[in-house]
Amino acid sequence: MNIKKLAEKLELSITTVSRGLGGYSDVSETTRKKIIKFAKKYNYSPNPNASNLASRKTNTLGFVIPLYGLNSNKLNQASFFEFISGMSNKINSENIQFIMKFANTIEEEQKAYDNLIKVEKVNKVVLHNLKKNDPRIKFLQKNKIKFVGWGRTQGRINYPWVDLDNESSTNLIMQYLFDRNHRNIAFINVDEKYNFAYQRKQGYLKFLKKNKIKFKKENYISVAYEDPDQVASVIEKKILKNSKITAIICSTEYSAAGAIKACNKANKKIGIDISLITFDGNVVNFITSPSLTAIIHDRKVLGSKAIEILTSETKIKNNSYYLAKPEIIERGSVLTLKK
Amino acid sequence: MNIKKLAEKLELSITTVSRGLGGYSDVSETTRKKIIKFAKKYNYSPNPNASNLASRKTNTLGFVIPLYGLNSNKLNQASFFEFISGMSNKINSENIQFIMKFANTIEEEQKAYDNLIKVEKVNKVVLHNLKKNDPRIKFLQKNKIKFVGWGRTQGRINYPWVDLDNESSTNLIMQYLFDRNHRNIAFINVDEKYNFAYQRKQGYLKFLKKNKIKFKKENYISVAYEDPDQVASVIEKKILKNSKITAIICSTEYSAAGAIKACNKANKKIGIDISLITFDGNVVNFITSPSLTAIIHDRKVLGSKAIEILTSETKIKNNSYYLAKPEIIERGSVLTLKK
DNA sequence: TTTAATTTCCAAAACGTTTTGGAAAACAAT
DNA sequence: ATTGTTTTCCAAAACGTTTTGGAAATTAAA
Repeated sequence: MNIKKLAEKLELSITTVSRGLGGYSDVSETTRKKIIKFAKKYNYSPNPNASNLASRKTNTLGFVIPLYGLNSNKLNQASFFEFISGMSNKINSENIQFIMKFANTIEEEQKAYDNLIKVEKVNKVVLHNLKKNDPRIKFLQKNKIKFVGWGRTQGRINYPWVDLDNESSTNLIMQYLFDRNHRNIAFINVDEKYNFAYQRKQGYLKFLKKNKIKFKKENYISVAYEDPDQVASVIEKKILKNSKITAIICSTEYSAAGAIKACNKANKKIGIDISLITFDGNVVNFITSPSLTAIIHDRKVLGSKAIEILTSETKIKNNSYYLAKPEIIERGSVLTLKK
Repeated sequence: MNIKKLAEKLELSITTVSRGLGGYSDVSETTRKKIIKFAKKYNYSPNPNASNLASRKTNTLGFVIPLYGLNSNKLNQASFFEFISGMSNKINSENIQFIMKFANTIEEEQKAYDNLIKVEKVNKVVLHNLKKNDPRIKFLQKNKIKFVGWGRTQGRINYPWVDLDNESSTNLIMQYLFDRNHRNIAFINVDEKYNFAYQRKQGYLKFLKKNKIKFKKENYISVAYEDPDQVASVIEKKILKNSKITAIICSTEYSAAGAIKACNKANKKIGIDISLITFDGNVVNFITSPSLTAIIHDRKVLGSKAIEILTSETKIKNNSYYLAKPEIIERGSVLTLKK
C-alpha cells in the first residue's frame, strides 16, 4: 500500500492525504479523520526513504555506541542498556527513526558521527563521552543539528544535557553514613578527568566541610580502569590496612568489585568488619553476599528525558537539562556504629 | 555533493556515473577509475534514501534487541555486546546499512520485526531468540528476506545459523575435569527449553556414557532465572550438601554467581574445598577470587560470521552454519585431585 | 446581493538516485 | 566497403513522498 492507492480508495488527491496525515490545518477535521481511518485500515505508513527524500530532511536520531569502552569495562554495560531502553520507549511512541552506529576505536567513533550527519543526514543526536571543548559540539551547532549530551563537561555548558546528580549523590551517601555514626569514610574514585568522578569528589569534600570534618588524604584514592586484581591490591594496601576507616564509598561498580576482592583477601567481612556502599552495583549483587547497599539512578528516565528534549517542539534552549535524582537502596553492607 | 554535480565535473552523464560506481560492465575501465577518483575527491556517497527508493530495494540489515531479557539478566549483556561488536566490524567493511530496534516486551519484539520488514524494508535479518516453529522463519522465507539465526532450534533446521558448539563445550569441560580425577561432577543448568541448555546437557550425558560413569540424578539441577539468593540457596541445599561432589559445572554466568554465593555461605573455598568451572564468566571474575576457570567462545567471530553468510554473493544455502569452538581458560578454581 | 476572507482541496514540481531501452562509436568479419 | 558485434555511453522514466502555488467552495462582511 502506498499513498497513491490510498488516495484512490479515499477519492482524494495525494496531496490531501499527505497533508492530512501530516496534521496540516488546510485539511478539514472530518476528512482528516477519514484519512487516518483508511490509513489504519489499509495498514499504510509512508515510505521513509521517499519521505526523507521529498522533504529534504529526516526525522532521525543518531547515536554512537563506543564499544571500545564497553568491551573493556563490562560492568558499565548495564547502564548503557538502561539508557537505551529509556530512549527506545520514547522513540517508539514518538514517530522518529533511530540509527545506531558502533565504534571499536575513537577514530571509528569520529567517523561514525561524520557518517550519521553527512550520509544518513540525521537531524538529532545524543552525544556521549563528552570531552572538554569537544569538536563535535561546534560541528553540530554549526550544522544546526539538535543534540543533547548524555553527561556533561565541566564549567560553562552551552548545550542541553541529561546527567546524574553526582554531587548530590555523594552528599546523600555521606549523610547516610554520618547518620550511622561513621566519621572515617574512605572514598574510592576514578580519575577526575572523568567529570562524574570530579563531581562525586566535590560532593564528598563539601559534606566534610559542612560538617567540619577534616579531609584526610589517605582516605581518598583514585584507581584506574585496569586489571581487577591490581585494583584490589591497591585497595587492600591503602584502605584496608588503615584501621581507622569504618566505611568505604565506591564510586564505580568497578572499584566495588575490587573492594570486594580486597576484603575477601584481607578476610574482612563486609557489613560486619567494614561498611561498603557503592554506586550502581546491580551486577556485583548477583555474586556478593551480603548484597551491597547502593546508590542508584534511574537511567531509563534519563534516556527518555533526552528524547523528550530532542522532540520538544520549541527550539531547544541551550540551558535545558535533566538531572536524575539518586536513591539509596538499603541492603546488607552498611553497619550502624555505636556512638 | 550529489550525483548530478559529480557528473558535471566529470563531463559524463548521470547514468554513467551511477553505473560506474555500481561496477557495471557497460562502463569502460578507464572511465570507471576516473569516476571513483572524482567521487573520492569530492567526498561523494550516494544518498541512501534516493538510492533505496530508486532501486526498489535496500541493502539493510535489521536486528532486534530483546531488552526485556537483557534488563532482567544483566549477566548476559556482555555476550550481546560482543556479538554486536563482531557484526559491526563486518558491517562497516561491507557497505550495508544497519537498523536496530529495541523491544521491551515480546509483543514489541514481534512488532519490531514487522516494522523492519514492512516499513524499513530491510533485506537481511539476524534472528535471535529462536523458538520451535518460529513464525518469523516462515514469514521471512515467504518474503524472500535473507536471514541467519543466532542460535538455533532443536531438530531439523532449514535455515542458516551461527551458534556455540554447546555439546562440545560440556564434553570438553568433562574431559578437563576427568583428567584432573574428578568423577562426581555436578552440572547446574537452566531449563532445557532453552536449546543451548539442552545441548549442554547432552554433552554432559554423552561424556558420562562414553566413560561408563553412571548418571546420578542428584548431580544435575536446573535453576530458573530468578532471584540470585534463591538460586544460591537451591545450590547450597542440593549440591553443596552432597559431600561426594568434587566439581561443579555452571552452565551460565548466572548460576556461577549463585554458586559463588552459596559457597561463601557454606564456607567452602572455591579452588580448595570444591572445584568450579563456568561458561563465560567474564563479569564474575571482576569480583571473585580466585578467578574462575571458564569455558569461553569468541562471540565476535560469531557476529562477523553471521554477516559473512548474509553478504555472500551466492544464494544462501539453508544448511550453511558456523559453530564457534570453545576454549578453556585456566584460572584458579579447579583443583587437581589425587588419584 | 455582492464582495472579501477563509477554508478546503489539488496538479505539478521536486528530491537524488537506479534502471530501461536504445544510440553511437569502435571493432571484427566477410 | 559493407555488415554484424561488441563496447561504451546516455536521455528519460520511475521510485513514493512532500511542498508550492494556486483554484474552488464555503462562509463572513458590507
